[in-house]
Amino acid sequence: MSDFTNPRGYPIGEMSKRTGVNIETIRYYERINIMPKPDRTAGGNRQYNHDQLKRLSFIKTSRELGFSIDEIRALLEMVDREDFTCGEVHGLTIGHLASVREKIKGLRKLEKALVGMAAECSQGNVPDCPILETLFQARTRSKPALPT
Amino acid sequence: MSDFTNPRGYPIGEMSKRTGVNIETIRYYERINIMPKPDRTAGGNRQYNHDQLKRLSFIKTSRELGFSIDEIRALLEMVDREDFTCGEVHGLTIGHLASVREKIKGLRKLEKALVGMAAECSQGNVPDCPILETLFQARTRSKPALPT
DNA sequence: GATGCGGTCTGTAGCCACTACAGAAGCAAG
DNA sequence: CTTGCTTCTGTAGTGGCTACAGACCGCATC
Repeated sequence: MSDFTNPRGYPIGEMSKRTGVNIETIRYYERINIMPKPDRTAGGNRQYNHDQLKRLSFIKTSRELGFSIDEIRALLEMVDREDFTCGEVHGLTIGHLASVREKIKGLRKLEKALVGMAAECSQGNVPDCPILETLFQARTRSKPALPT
Repeated sequence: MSDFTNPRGYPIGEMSKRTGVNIETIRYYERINIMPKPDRTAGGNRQYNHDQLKRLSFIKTSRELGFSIDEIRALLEMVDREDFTCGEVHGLTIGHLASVREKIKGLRKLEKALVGMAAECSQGNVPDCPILETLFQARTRSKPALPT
């Protein structure tokens, strides 16, 4: 196992190990054009350089932060054209933050509803369950049974 | 527009209006066997009965509570076989609650990270952005840049 | 009974962001 | 030269829908 601290190029597996991005996913990123087509060895295997490693890290970190591929594409385009401003990037981040907060809010409501349902349940072994009764509540005339 | 309070059967559009489930989705539920094949009119249009309306409401409510189709299938199978116990249902609910709480936890971490990044950003119009710097942080030797 | 119009039909393909193969070929060590 | 791991391309599948196309149904009106 060689060292790769100062390599001419990284094979795809090394990229995967270093970034934690699945090999198939790296190729997928190339297909959808957020990773560039790398050099190839004589035999046709991909060889990445350090910039590409950094780019992949960027994508991975952004994905972990929940940015969509399209948001990442937008960020990368700004970077690539070198004509972004910090304000633009901030805006994209704040927008994403808002959507994360929305998701949290929604999940909290779910949590509450589930807790409420579970609390009413005796957990007994009789086939008579308030949870199912709640779920079966007819939502006639399009009144939602749950707060949305 | 007729009343449908006491109908022989509901056409699919009426089911959709009453439950808030998209028509295409209702047909999809039939295809994946969580809704039964309903009666048909002479001409071949679907006609649902009241039980089926209740079942669809059940599915809709459960989906809104974040249950996966497979979890719903499990619930419905218990109901259909009439051999469930309240304890089983409770267990399924608690399991789902745990996964909702996991998701909330994860999103909170994201939220914090995003807030931290955004706070360091001057929002200026210079192309020199601490957010991008954070995202570009190389994650060499598979140390994750973010807590997982 | 013809017409019109909205509802419904089937079947297929697309969405997101991957993931999972199959079957062939590259590459490095011994 | 062989062995055994890595990588290659291409295609199909995942979940949970959604979006068509192009045809047919059903009901009201004239």
